[in-house]
Amino acid sequence: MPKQTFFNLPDDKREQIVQVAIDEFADNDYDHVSISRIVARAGIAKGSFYQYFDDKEDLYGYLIGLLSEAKRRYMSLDQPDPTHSGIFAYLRWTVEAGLGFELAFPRLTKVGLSALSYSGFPTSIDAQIHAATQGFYQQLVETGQRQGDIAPDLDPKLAAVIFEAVLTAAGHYVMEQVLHADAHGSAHYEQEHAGDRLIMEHPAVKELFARTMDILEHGMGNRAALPPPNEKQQAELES
Amino acid sequence: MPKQTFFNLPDDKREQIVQVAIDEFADNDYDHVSISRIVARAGIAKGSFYQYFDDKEDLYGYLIGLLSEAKRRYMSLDQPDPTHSGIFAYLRWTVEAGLGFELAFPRLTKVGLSALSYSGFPTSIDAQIHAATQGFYQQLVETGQRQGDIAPDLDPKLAAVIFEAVLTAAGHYVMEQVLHADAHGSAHYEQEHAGDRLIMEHPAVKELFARTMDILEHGMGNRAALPPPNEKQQAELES
DNA sequence: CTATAATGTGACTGACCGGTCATATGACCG
DNA sequence: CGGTCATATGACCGGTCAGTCACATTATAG
Repeated sequence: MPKQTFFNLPDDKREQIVQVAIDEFADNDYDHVSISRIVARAGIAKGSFYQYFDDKEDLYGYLIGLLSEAKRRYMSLDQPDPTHSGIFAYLRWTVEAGLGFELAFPRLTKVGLSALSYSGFPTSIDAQIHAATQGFYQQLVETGQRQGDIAPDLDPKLAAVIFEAVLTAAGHYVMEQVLHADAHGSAHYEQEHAGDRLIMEHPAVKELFARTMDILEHGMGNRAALPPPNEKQQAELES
Repeated sequence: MPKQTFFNLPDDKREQIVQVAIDEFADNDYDHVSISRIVARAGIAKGSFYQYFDDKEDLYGYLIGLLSEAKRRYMSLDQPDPTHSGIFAYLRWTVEAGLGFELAFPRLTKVGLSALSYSGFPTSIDAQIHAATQGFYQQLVETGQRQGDIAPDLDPKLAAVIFEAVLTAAGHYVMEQVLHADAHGSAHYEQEHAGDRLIMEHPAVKELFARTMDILEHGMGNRAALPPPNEKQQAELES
């Protein structure tokens, strides 16, 4: 936790420091983040930094806290019920919301990503996050199996791995496409991007996601509950 | 390229240096690889290192060369023809061979992986490898579409992204499982692991891969060429 | 105005880094 | 023996880093 001194700072100075720190952590992995650079860019003395934070890890933890709180708030809007709308619709919403957050807070998101890349940490924040994500998907798969959305004989762990891989990859793919048509402006901390979920309405993006969900649904879906090929056709094909 | 001096070294000393370097690059990303540590662990003087190599990048390039040559040789064995055996069988072979290599040379493989994680390089080796991998999968998808193995209306780029994501993730998943039942011994450079493709014969691994390929095949396969639900059933379902 | 507490400051410490260089060693040759 | 040449060595250089500390400045209170 930052020291009280930090929170006593005038708002603009405090926010300036946070913004500079976010930029630094977004552009460098943990070990390459330089406190010297941060204080230089923020226009404060090195000693002042250590009046505000215990050390580098303290600052980092604070930023991660900002990130997770912002994401928690963002993701809790309009959250649908997976048992009502079906597992794949819920999944689509989750990915869309995650992408929306990334578009609204790209720098803050990158702070979290560069955290994942390297970790000289207690029991590795990386592993914790990964385990949590896996748990989330696995639970989703099990729910889907109970509801008959997903093939019941599918190993939930494998399914979770595949879900995470595909959705993450598709998300990155979309972000890449979107960012190439972007002005590259450095986003401002806590700036409001209320309308940013709109890119999801772009036809190409919709199509892309629809196709991805389609692949997952046909690949993992409960074929017993879907129209099966009847015996006559099967016989014809085998002849 | 290492200097001639390096190749004039007695074999055991040279191999000792290579082994230490592989371990160092396997355990740290490029910027955290310490020449000081390498020379200490290899029992040579700092100055001697610079008699053998121009600089850190020279050593790294040499290791990458060893890796790619070893992998090229390993992957060129028993390579099946994608046009004969069908795209998905070919894909299964590719993943199996890649996994076999990783099991035979785990430390060397990690050298390549930590290369991917960070790169302060010319035009980023990372990006080059990624582009090459994507190209490989994309070409495979296009071939599959021409052969009727893959749905013709599927965007090959998206399909390539998904292939890479799923197969990489499934590979890591298997490696994780396998390594947990392993003695953790540090492998010796260029040691022969001729029988290592055998783990692919383990029933659980076979099942896992079969299921993964099944998901991809059903998700991306050419449904027009597969037994489609007939109109009667379709109508029944819609009622 | 003075006493006290809070905050700001940047030179400094000690550690590690990649890379250099003057010097030492030892093998081979005449 | 002397001369030459490849190789070995580790102290050293300039740099960056996280973190400290003695001191300066400012705010607050009596």
